[in-house]
Amino acid sequence: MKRPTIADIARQAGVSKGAVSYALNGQPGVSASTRARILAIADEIGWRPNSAARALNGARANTVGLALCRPARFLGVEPFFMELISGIEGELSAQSYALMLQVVADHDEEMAVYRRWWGEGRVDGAILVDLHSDDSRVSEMESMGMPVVVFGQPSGSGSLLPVWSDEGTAVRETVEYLAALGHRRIARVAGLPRLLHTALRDEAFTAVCASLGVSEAVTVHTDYTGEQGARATRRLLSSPARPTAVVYDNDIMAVAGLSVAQEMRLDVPGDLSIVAWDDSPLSQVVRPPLTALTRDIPAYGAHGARRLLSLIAGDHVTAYEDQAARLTPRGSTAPPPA
Amino acid sequence: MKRPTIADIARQAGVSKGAVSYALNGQPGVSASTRARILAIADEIGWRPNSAARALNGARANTVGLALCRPARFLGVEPFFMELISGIEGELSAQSYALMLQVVADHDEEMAVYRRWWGEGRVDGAILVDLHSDDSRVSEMESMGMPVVVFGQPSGSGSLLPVWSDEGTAVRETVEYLAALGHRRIARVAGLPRLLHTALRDEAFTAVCASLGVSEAVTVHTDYTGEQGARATRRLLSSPARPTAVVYDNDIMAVAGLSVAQEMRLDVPGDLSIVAWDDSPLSQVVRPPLTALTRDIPAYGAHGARRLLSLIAGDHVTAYEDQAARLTPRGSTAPPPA
DNA sequence: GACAGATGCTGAACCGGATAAGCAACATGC
DNA sequence: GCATGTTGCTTATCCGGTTCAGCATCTGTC
Repeated sequence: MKRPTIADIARQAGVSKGAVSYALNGQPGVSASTRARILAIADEIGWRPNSAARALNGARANTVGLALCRPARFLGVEPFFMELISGIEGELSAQSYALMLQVVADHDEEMAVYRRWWGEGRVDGAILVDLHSDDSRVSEMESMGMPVVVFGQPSGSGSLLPVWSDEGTAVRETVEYLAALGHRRIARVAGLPRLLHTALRDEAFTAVCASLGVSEAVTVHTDYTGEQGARATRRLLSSPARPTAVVYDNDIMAVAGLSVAQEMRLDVPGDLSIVAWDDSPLSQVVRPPLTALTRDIPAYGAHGARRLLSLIAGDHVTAYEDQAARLTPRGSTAPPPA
Repeated sequence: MKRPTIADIARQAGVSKGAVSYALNGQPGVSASTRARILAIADEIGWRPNSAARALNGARANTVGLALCRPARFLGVEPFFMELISGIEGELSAQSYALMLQVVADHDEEMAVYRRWWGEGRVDGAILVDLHSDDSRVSEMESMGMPVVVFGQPSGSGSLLPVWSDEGTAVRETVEYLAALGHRRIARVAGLPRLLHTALRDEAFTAVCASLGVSEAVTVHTDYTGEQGARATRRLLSSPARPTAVVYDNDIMAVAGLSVAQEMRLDVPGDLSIVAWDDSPLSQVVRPPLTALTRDIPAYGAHGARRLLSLIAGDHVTAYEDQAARLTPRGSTAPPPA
């Protein structure tokens, strides 16, 4: 009851293992009739190539690795990651690549996992996400010599291949829209400050607000949870000159902020405008539906995966800049109260 | 610049490949001093076992497979899956197992993926989720002879190892609570009717309502999206004898339902009580916070993973029934209007 | 001092494929 | 008719580990 091997096929077909190998791989060296006979036998006995034996001959592992450094409780909350993974996956499986996934606790563990996978020949490449400012992982990955695609800004990705979208453009579009509505006191409930994209958004936000005459532009940092989003909102709305618009770095915080506003008897959008960053279905099921920064995350993931596969194939690959997030106005934004 | 192999270590240590293998695997057959010398050299040159070479000798692949049959847009919405995967992952990586993930379009593709993984020796076992009533995958998996854990009711898992929790208990606790509050018209906005656990909940709901004198117990089926949850709620609340309480099969629909109620100027919980099934952070950030059926999903996943690893190890493994979901009352439930 | 048994190592086979080299049988060119 | 090339196959080796049989060498026993 063992798995059939090419030796079994060879015996049945009355030829050598070598001939079987040629036949099964579409290589020249066997006649058409022999090839057909071998293929028929292989099909009949349900032969599959043993991936370990293939890999031993220097072939690819046909697998890419993704070590996610996120605690379980944050993972489930953010649709972003599932959408990204699902996009990556779609592209990978189209090219018969599998995804090896591991959830890790910190960057050290993440690097240990990649080092092991690469050292053991389990993966042909890897995907890096959530770049920090001054991220030590980049140089470590560079020294490993493994093909890597980074979902993050080129400024932080060193010699690794970046796949990113421009945060500045999205920030600008949002602030310009709010300023045009008349808002002059805008707050931002941002994510973790050590994340590179947070820093970039922070910077862009401050700059754009200054250039547009938005007199008060506050940024509050959180850990992306609804809880901290609610607390930040409560504090912002309790200040003497409270903001008339708040931009949130993800949608769960935006929903939490919306609830806080309602709890404080503020009308959204009459008294307060709200913008959510990632546009998941969540933004659309609350009342009012949230104005959000929309992106095609699965497509973003697919682009990154395609780049990685080219990199693994040894092609010359260029960095990829995805479309910036675009503002989708819904019911949560309006001119500020008179 | 090749990877170091045990042959390299053997050469440097002046011993044979066999001795090196014994030393590195903690097997008897080498002296303590030789073992130490070999380990030191291995460490120094950064040797890692080539997983393909190991696998070729009949060793395990140290990987389990999970093919998820869900469209991308549903995947991101439900925190359930990310939490489950994260729990599975935690247990797997604790035992140095990796998770091979693939998102597929339908059951046929799912089976093809498992067949390939198993045939190629890439995985040692698999995880089946989202059982349908009369699910053809079960018998297919049985015939493959691969170790499989099913997250789903024993009634549907055939000879595969089930890991499940009792839906009936959770339904009963919920309905009893609502009935005790005085509700006599209760609706359920359920998930896909072809899913086994939906059918079980449906059945339990009808039975419990009948036994408790809940005169009107309606069940509406949806596809789990907020959109359909909202539509179902709108229809329910527009009926002449509208329900005074609605139980939703997931939290995104519950949030959508809450918004619809507010949109229709109904007070929650004054006019309408709402219960959400899966308790993600989302339930707690909306106003009022949602009464929800709470479970430790990551722990559930971890239990399943542990069972699968035992199964792979050839141990005698018994089915596992997890704790039923427990009702966590919050602000969205109250007695019905007088 | 002869023999049994444990210890520590070597050499070789093996896992399941890929692949280079070798070799008949036959076709082609001049 | 002989060199030359092509086709279709076999044989042997390799990948990087594991594992088993074999063989000195040392230790202990009576």
